[in-house]
Amino acid sequence: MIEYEKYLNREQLQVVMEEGGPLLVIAGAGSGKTRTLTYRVARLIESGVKPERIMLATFTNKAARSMLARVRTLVDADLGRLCGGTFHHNAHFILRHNAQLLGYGNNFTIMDSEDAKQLLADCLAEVRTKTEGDKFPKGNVLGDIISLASNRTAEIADVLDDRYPFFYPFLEDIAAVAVRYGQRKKELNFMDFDDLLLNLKRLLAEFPEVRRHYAERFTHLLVDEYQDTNLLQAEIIDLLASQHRNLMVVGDDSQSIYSFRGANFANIMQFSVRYPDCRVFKLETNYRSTPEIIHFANLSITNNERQFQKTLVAVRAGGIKPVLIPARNVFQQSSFVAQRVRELHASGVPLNEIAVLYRAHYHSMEMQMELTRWGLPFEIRSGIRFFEQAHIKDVISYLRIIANPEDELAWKRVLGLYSRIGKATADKIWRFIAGQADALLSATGEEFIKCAGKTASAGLMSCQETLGSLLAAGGHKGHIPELIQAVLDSGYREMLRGKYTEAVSREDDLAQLAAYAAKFYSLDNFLSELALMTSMGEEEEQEKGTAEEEKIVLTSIHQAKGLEWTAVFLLWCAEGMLPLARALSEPEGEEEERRLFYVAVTRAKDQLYLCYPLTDYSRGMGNMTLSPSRFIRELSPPAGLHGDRPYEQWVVDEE
DNA sequence: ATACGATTTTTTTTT
DNA sequence: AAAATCGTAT
Repeated sequence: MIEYEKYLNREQLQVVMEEGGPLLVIAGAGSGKTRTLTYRVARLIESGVKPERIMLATFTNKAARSMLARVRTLVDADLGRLCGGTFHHNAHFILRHNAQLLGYGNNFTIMDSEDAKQLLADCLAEVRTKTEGDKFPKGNVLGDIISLASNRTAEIADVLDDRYPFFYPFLEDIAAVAVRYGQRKKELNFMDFDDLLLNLKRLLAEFPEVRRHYAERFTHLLVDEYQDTNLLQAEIIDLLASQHRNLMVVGDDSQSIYSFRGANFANIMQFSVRYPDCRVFKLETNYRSTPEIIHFANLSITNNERQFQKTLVAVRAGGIKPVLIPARNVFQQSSFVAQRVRELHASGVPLNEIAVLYRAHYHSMEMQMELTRWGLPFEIRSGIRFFEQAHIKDVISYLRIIANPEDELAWKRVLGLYSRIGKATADKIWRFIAGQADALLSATGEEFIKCAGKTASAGLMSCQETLGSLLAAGGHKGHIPELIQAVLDSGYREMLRGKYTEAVSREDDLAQLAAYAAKFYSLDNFLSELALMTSMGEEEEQEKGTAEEEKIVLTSIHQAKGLEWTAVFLLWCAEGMLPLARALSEPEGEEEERRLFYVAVTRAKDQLYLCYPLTDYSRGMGNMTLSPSRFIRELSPPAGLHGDRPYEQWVVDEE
């Protein structure tokens, strides 16, 4: 038996021990939210609930992995059938068994955002043949609009009205593209991220026997980061919980930072309206940060109107106040950070206990250069995801063809790699392939070489060669690392070297991919999981963490959620950058930006440095003067009162 | 008509 | 830094 009293405080213990029914837990930053959830899962299992009857929905794969790993250390049970993962992951799991009910094949392919953007662009070209007004939304914006409509279960017109009023005149065409996009996906047997949720909801809503089956199966549902769920996700959870009503949602309204993805603040604010019999708990004891940092954070968030009343209480001993550092320019900002990092390191703070946070990826450029110059090792956790890099997607596309020769998108990507084959030619070749009975077999024949005229034939020959060596390596049933090796050996390596200056590091990536892929049972299994993964599995990260030296972490604030470091540097705390100018134009934009600031601040355990450059040079605007972020200015006491500011200010020396 | 290189523009955040 | 657009050569 676990000695719960020993490891949990009173607030946490109550949540862990509470019987079923709807439960809402408002858990402040650093209040042991993850700990509480893990112990509750362990408690449920200990009191006889079978793991397969529990669903744990988390926001990231990493959160799910780490929670389940911790549960495993607490109870001795096989968690293999516990349904734990992101909403998308869990939806994927259920849809694999039921997709044919909705008119999909069970072997549907999941598109990542890159694939989706590509297909959307094709649809756009179909709908708008003549390019009149050039104000029409482009690929990713168009995708955002359509995606937002799905996630909010709203019409495109509503989304345009609310967020993109300037695109309203194009409503008809946008809707037409959306329809065409939907058709194409269906034809191709593809689902994008939104379809996973959308289709799961349809499945549960329209097929009572399916709903009954799953609602019966999951006697206990636990949802993490509830403040970041969207309407669609909330509806899915409600459907799944409809039978047993043992639903526990955990979240912190002050950390809701995903409204751009349709996250609906109202879900958590109105949970007690949807479930009038729910019991509400608050975790307000913060174990992470010094009282100075907590005071600063509390003070900041009170500027938001819409929130649950709560005040974090710090239990740690006092430390130093957060520090504001105005720097002359970007370069001084980054050299200050590097300098301070070195001092901290010298005084015994390990590098992996130091993080540099920022609002947008491109804010980290100068910092990366500076750290490189100082020889300080760092790791970037923002930017393009591993599996979305061009070279990874190229190789994956070959594998996709082998696994499913009807995969139009994969074919077109692969064909486009060869010289003298562009969009038009690839289209022609695809029509040839699609017309054949056996797509893969046809690609081995002579007709394949000739199907697009003379100019393309050299490229097609080497394509044929690569596909041939893939088949020789076992094809569909082959060992995945060998397949990847076969792609590299039959010409792709040369292609890489010709295309990129850093080809060697890209080859390393592919070697890493091969090592990772070795862990999967089958090619199909590997490929269908791929789109939902952002980084490699935890083992990989573990190995990295121990085998290599300690590293400073550079990350966007969004990705820092849930993590903590001894010292945190927050860059670009200036108007227009931390409340990001673009974000302020969104409805409720300022409050969301302030929550983002709150998340960043509460990542720090002991030391918090808020930096901003006084001047910035940008190509469009020339030299600009920046003022400190409103989130800092609003914390200053009225004029004349000094000494009571929740932060101190440093002046940086000239070099 | 197509492919490809040069030029210009544009960067929020993520499953 | 990457993508979209433009212009030129095939």
